[in-house]
Order: sequence, then C-alpha cells, then structure tokens
Amino acid sequence: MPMSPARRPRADALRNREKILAEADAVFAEQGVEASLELVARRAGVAIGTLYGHFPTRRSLVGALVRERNEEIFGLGDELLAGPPEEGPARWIRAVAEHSARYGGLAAMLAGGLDDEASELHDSCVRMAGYGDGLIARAREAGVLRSDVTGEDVLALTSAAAWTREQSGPDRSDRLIRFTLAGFRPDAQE
Amino acid sequence: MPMSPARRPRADALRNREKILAEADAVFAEQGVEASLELVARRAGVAIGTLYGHFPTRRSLVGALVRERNEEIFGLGDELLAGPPEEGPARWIRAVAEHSARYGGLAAMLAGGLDDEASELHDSCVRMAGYGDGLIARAREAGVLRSDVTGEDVLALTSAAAWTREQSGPDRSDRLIRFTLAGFRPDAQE
DNA sequence: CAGTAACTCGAGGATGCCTCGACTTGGAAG
DNA sequence: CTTCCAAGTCGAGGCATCCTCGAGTTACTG
Repeated sequence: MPMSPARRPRADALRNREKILAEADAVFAEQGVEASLELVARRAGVAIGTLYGHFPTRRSLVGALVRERNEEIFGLGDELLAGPPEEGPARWIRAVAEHSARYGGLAAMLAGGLDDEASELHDSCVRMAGYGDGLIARAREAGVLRSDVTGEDVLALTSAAAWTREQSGPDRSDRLIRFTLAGFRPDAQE
Repeated sequence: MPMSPARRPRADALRNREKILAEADAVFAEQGVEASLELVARRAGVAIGTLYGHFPTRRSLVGALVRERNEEIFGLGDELLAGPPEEGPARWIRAVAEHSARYGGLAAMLAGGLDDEASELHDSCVRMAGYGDGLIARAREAGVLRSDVTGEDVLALTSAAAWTREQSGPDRSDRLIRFTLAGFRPDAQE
C-alpha cells in the first residue's frame, strides 16, 4: 500500500471535465441551476454517466462553477477591506448579489448551502460570510453602522437582493439594497 | 345556441375538487409548491387525470388555494387602511410575508405571477399590490415615509421578506423588514 | 327510468434522475 | 514498441414525474 501519491488525472478526463463545466455554465445561465443535466451532457458531447462520474451531484457541479468565479469576488473583498469603511458593505452586497444572480435559483442553493456542512458550496458560503462580517465590523468601528446590525443581517440582505435581482431585475434589487442600507445607518429610526 | 346558463357542477365533482384542494394544501405545506401532483392525487384518492380535469396547471391549483386564504388577508388590509397610517405598511408587509411563506416556493411563484397576465395568480397579485399602494400613500401623506419610496419597493420588500422567511425562518425575515422600513423613513440618510 | 353531458379513470409517451456493469483507452513500466 | 490495467467512458434501464386522451362510468334531467 504505497499511499498513492494522487496521480494526476488522464488527459481525456480533464478535457471532458472542462467541456462539461463550460456547457453547464451556458445552460445554467440560460435556464437556471435546475436545468436538465442530460442536456448539459448532450451539449458537452459526453454520456450522462461521464457527467455523473465527474460531478456526483448537481450541487457539486454548481459548486465547481461557483468556485471558479469566486477568486474574482474575493479579490474585491480584499480591496474593500483596505478601502474606506463606509463604502465597503454597500459595494460588497451589490457585487455578491450580481454574482449570485448569474444562474436562476442560485441564490436559493447558496442560502441552503450555508447550513449544510457536507455541501460542496459550504466553503464558498462561509468565506463569503466572512468578508461580510469583516466589512461590517470595520463600518461599525467607523461609526457608520447601527450597533445592532449583525453579519447575519448582511447575509440575509445579500441573499434577498440576489433573489430579487433574479426575479425582478437589477433596478429593484438595487433599490432594496439602497433602502435597507439606509436603515442600517446609526441615525435610522425604528 | 342557448347560451348555456352554467349548470352547477355535479356533486361528486365538487367533492373531488374539495378533497384535492385539502390534500394539495397539506402536501404543499409539507413539501413546497413543486411537490408531486401525482402524490396529491393519490392522497386525495383520485386519479391523476381527475386532478388535471379540475386544475389544468400547477399554477391554477396553487391559485385556487391562495384565493381561498386571501379573504382573510384582504380583511386585514381594509382594517389597516382604516387604522393609524404609520403602522399600516409594517403590519401589512409582515402579514403578507407570513402568508406567502406557507408553502415553500410560493414567493417565487407569486413574484412571477404578477407579470404574467394570463396566470391564475395575477388577480390576487394585483389586488395585493393595490393594498400596498394604498397603505404607503397614506403613510406618505402622514409624513412617515420618504417621498421616493414606491409601491414597487414595498412589493419587492414583501416578496424578499417572504422568501427570506422560507429560507431562514421568521426571525431573520422580521429583522430584514425592520431595517428596511427604517430605511423607508423620511429622515433616513443615503 | 332512459339518455346524455359531465365526470373519472389510468395506460402510455415523453422527459429527467441516477446507477451500474460492460467496454475502451491513456499512459506507465518493461 | 508492446503489454496491461486502472482510470475513464458509455448508455441501457429502473424509477419518478409530467401531462394527454380515449374509453368507460355516473349523477342529474326530463
């Protein structure tokens, strides 16, 4: 038992994996995360069993796609953490909402993924939540945030805004964000 | 062509209709509006074709259920329109969110139904939106609402709150409502 | 009680999910 | 260059669900 040194995957397997990811991105963007996986396989020119070989569940496929795009948004998170504290939360929430509305139904899947430890989405969700926490902590210290606003509140707003964007478009989503952020300010009345 | 005087339906048909509605309510409450219609039919002791005879689409079935419960909430709407203007919007939004979270996925279906003229849900949605409009108009006159808050904003908040309630429970939904309403106040800062 | 419109039934075609055993092949070792 | 086998691919098939439609049944009318 030579403690297998994790041989790298075969070239054709890698090719198929990439093709599946590319087609899944296109199909999910068109039809939402509940689109037919058989269609994805067909478009990728691969048998359905091959798709399941690479991605045993729908979540794992979505998870792989999301992880790919996450670097970008985590980059923004770092930037905002270094910038002016009063701008951070707003820009972060808008960016995440836009990102999460790329596929219909993604907001719901992500919201579910935060609770589910075993999910392929869990890590991404936790890291996402971490940035939100960091940004509001800074904003609070700078005195531009009510003291009773929690990370969970920011997360709830983010998901809700993403969902609203899916349902009714960016304009209404942005207005919801704007008003709610106004309600987050320290001078806001009940 | 005697312009048929709309004979009243057969007794067994009426019985079946009621049984289907009752079981659909139970099943949707347990599993959400995307639950299997064959299960509903099975539980109602009726063949699948009979269910489709009464309700040609899922929307029409959900629409019938929603309409049944709407009288209640429209009653509240009338009450709030007669009460103090500053309380109306908050209580209305909370009530509608609670109502819409009865079945998982209902918020999304209702949000979609507002745009779709032909939908069985359209009337209910429009009437619902009407109450929202009336309540915010009164609140604005009473000077407890920013002048740039529209009926669409209230509707967006209502749907978002209903969805948040489905996803994360009543507490987080209520907090979202509370903060956003604070942002709706005339003294709220950008 | 006969006639018929209204209703009910459920088989069946279409699609999607996911599994599994048989087959094929990339690439390491000789 | 061959051999070999783990890694990868394939797709039929079992199961669930959707929805339709033609044949059969039944509640009501006169």
